[in-house]
Amino acid sequence: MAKFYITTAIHYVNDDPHIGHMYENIVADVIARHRRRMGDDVWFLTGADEHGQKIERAAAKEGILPIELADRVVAKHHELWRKLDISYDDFIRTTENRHRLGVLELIRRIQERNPDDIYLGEHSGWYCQSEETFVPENQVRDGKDESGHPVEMTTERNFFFKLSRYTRPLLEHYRNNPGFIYPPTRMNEIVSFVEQGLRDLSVSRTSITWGIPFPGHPDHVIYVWMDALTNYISALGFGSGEHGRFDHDWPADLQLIGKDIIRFHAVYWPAFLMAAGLPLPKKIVGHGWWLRDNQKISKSLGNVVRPYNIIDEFGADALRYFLLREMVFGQDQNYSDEAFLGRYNADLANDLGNTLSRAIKMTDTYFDGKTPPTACPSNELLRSAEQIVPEYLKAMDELSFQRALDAAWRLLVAVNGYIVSKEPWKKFKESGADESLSRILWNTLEAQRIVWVMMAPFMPSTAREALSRLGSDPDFIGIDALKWGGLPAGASVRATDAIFPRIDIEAYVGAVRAQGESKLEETKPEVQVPIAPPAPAAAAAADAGAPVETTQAIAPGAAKIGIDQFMAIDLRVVDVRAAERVPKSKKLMKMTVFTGDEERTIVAGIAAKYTPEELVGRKIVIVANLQPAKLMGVESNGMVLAASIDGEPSLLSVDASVPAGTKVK
RNA sequence: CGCGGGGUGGAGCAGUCUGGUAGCUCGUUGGGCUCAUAACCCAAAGGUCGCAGGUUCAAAUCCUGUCCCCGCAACCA
Repeated sequence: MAKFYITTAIHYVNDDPHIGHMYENIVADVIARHRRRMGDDVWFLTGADEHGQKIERAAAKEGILPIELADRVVAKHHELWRKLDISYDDFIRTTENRHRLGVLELIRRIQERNPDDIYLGEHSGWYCQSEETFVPENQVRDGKDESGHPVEMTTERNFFFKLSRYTRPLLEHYRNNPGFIYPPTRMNEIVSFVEQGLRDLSVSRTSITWGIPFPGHPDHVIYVWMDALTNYISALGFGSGEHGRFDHDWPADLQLIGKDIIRFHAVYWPAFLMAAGLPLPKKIVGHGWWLRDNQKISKSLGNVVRPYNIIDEFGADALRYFLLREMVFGQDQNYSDEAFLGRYNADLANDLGNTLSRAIKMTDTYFDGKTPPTACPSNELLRSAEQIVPEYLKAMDELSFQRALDAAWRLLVAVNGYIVSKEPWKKFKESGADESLSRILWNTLEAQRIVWVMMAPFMPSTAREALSRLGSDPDFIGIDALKWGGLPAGASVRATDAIFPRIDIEAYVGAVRAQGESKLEETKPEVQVPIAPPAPAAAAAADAGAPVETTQAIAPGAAKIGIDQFMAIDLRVVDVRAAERVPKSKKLMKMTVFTGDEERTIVAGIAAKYTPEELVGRKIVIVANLQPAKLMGVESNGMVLAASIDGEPSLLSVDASVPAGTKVK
């Protein structure tokens, strides 16, 4: 029995899990379940990343301890994974003692084996706060790193890891192990990144306290990535005394992560392991991101059906199926409720569910609720199955879930075609439940049994239910179960309600939309859903909010302000004297306005709607006493007032006769 | 020259690595069937695979150039 150790990224706990987290754990679960039933000795690890500045801040904002925040979010993770039927064997939290011991042991081994690899140094450089990492000079442009995060020149005295020393060994490893990083495009990315040469990595921080203290230097906290990555071995008991699991399971066979954190897993992590003299994981797999439905689609649906609702209303298996069927593994994919509902009806209700119903109903009627007595050793469905199952298995091995499911569906389509061509209902009328009819029905049941065995990793609980309805043992889902002939004769089938009832999409959407009106706030779409760790910018953006979003009705219970508070806002009519777009920006317009006694510059996010020509000469209303702010390097002194419809601004204006500088109230 | 993804019948996508008469799902139209969840089966219409060059006996696929779209990031003060 081959061991198979699979891990997901540990999810950052500064927010509730989203569809991206769900996808990652579902993929890992499908792989784990598949390997298990193929006979592997699987160990499946997931967990939570609880250290770091972002969590420290998020907790501080709520006025609670970081661990309290983590506890709360981790509880939600557990609940979600249970709901989604994620069959993890262990859940690691970076705040656990076993993890701390693992991290310390990793460092100890590096220090023991390569004493020069960790050294105390002073480092000045461009530090990117959102990535919590220093950025090489050649990647900094206009105060931003390659992915556009702001960087600042920072000097820190801290510990360094001699990553530079591992440039060659890493490149060599990539060369010798072409399957190390998957998919191949990611491998190319990483190779070209490492080929530029690696810089030493700062692995401690003095600016943070929420983390694991550096051994011998309690004023330093271990760098979050060195901390976090170690979870994959600390969870196996590495460093905490019980090495049995570690010796058995390490190196990992598959480490599943989002494409955004490939670098940490394919460069830093192997380098740490090399330095400590530990074996490297066999495969790092980076999956794509789920993106939110674009506005067009979400509007047509009222924008309210959320994955959480989906799970509650249609079950985890439907979502599991959808996520794996819809995404080409490795690529980004757009999530939309419309697509979900469409696929649910077309694939699950019409094909999978309905085919099951018709076959079982006939069996129930013609053969008295028992699987037919006569099996059939040679027929067209058998030939289909024997061709399709190997394709399915190959696709599963290649992580091409879309193709694997497609293969299973081809067998299902063959079953429907077979039923129509054999017309069992006609045969029954003509000659009753004879041997010929027995063979026909047995074939349709047997082919479906195989389909459901193929579905087992994807839809574990529904597959059990379906198999038992078919008269098969629900636990019979291993490699042998994929062979033709496994259906027992004379076993009881269960003709009962639809396994995937068809959704009346229009009615559903209507209902959801009606209900949605009252809780728009809760169902506000996320803009984008990267796998952990989420960019802190998202949180910041949420704070800022959109100040003039007024398309919702004003809440009746909204807090009232006093007249003095209102009067504190200095609203003025101004002339727009000049306007130009801020270069390279999408929405920003830089305007020079005349307030009656001076000209000042105002930057506003209205360039998507207005051209400079339309603006010059207009009279508009501004908040004149707003604190200046810099937007893309341009200082703005004030804010223009505009009504906003779905983010599209419509400027407030006054009659041309009103002189500039007139106060508005 | 910020990073990344993509342009394939009405819609959404696969196929591109490993060139060889263009495929899937949904939708549309016509027919069939009645066991089944208004489902299932068959057939048809519909694409010069963004554009232009090049390589080749042969290009959606390889090479070069070019246009466009989207996501991320920086900007809705």
